[in-house]
Amino acid sequence: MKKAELTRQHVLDTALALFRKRGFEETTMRDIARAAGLALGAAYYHFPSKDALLFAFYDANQSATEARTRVYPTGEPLRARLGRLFHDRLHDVAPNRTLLGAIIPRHANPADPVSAFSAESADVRARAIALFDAAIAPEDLPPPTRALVARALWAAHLGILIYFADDRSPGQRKTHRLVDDVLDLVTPLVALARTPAAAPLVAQVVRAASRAMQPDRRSGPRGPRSRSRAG
Amino acid sequence: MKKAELTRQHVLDTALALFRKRGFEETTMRDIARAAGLALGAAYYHFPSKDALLFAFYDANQSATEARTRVYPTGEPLRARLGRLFHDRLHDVAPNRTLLGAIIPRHANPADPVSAFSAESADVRARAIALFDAAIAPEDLPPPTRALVARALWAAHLGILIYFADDRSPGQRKTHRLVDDVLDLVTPLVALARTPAAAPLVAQVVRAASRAMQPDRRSGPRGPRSRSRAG
DNA sequence: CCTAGATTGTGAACGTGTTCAAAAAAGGAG
DNA sequence: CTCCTTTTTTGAACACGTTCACAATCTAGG
Repeated sequence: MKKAELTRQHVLDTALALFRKRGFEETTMRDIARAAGLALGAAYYHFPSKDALLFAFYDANQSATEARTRVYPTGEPLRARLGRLFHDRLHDVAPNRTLLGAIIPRHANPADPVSAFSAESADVRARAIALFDAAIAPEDLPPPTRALVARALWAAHLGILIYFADDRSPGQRKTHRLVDDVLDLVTPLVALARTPAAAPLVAQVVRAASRAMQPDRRSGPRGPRSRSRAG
Repeated sequence: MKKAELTRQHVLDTALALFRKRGFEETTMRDIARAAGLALGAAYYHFPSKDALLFAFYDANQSATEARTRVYPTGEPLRARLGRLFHDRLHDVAPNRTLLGAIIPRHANPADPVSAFSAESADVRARAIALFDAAIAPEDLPPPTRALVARALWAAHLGILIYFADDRSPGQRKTHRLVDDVLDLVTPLVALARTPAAAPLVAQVVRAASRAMQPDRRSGPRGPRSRSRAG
């Protein structure tokens, strides 16, 4: 089992290097195998598909962002916490920014295994959401609201990444600016949302959102539960 | 020139029928050619790529939505106008809902010719935005705000379509419910945004948005303008 | 009708991601 | 070491989207 692990890592490193240099679509599985000093089939022995290489990168990159210790100093304001999180995330992604063009589009297709909404990426997604959840934890929101806000932040972060992928301004400063603009706009709303006057509106939002995120209802809710395949 | 037009339409019809029945990825260009009674190369004579077939559909579908007369009765409230527009759009798309899974993901990649952000689809996009612009026209917003709101609605509509594509609830009622929920939440904000108290906030939003949508600034803004390729 | 030129159609061939039967290498038990 | 099993590697082969040199068909002009 030692040999495989080593080769696997070597293939992945080779692939990512080529992806970064030439782009995802432009890099051939045959290129990767050749560059790694292997036959085509060997590459497929370690990675079931070209997408799997992309997914492995996605996963590793997520781990990198997680590696930053996400312990927020007590008293650090929400705006600062979110700012740090978003900007750091951009910096982590930056070296592989061109790869985003290959990954992002697939996020929109729930049937795609690479998608941000697919079952296959459920754990990576959960970990990503957890990062945002940690950032808002000190706010002590009621659990449903908190879960909702964390998801919303994660979704916003996906949008930011789409923008980032195509941002050709030097240093992608436009994206960083956008992050600051959005946070400056949204963060004050959190304080506002906690006033009693806003309570009904907040409730309305939470209700609508949880409705939308609920899985499809079965036609017959009564009767004994039977495990059936979700075709 | 008559023959070609006829064959072209025949190929397109055949292709769309197959796409609807079997899905986009699952349908082969060879399938299409065979079903249309042509050789493979002939299909490529009329459509430069498989994507071109998708794009032709995209365009035709947009025209279908436009065909509904978008003359809003005077006095019809904003909420009703938008509701009609969104729900009607969903109904127009519904017969080809499965095709969305093929189109939507590519919308996120600006480098993709099919993308909603690409130069190639600029006119279709402009026409789509115009639909939303017409719906908010009676509100008499200041032009920059109006343009922004129209674009925002269009973007929201893209998001709704993503949700729609994966909505397996009967009749996709979940998506229709989501549309209503979102409109119920957002429409009142428009009225709110027009109060003098909200003016600074609105200005802030408009400023941030136009910054984000501005094309990349050249490094040297001075000196004579020279047309240079945007590599 | 004929024929030159344009238009439209043909199908083999290319490069791609992926699969697979079989070969090679590695391990373990005797 | 030898034999057997498991792991790893190989490269030919498949179906796909796409290209292209060529063939068939159509259209004018004589």
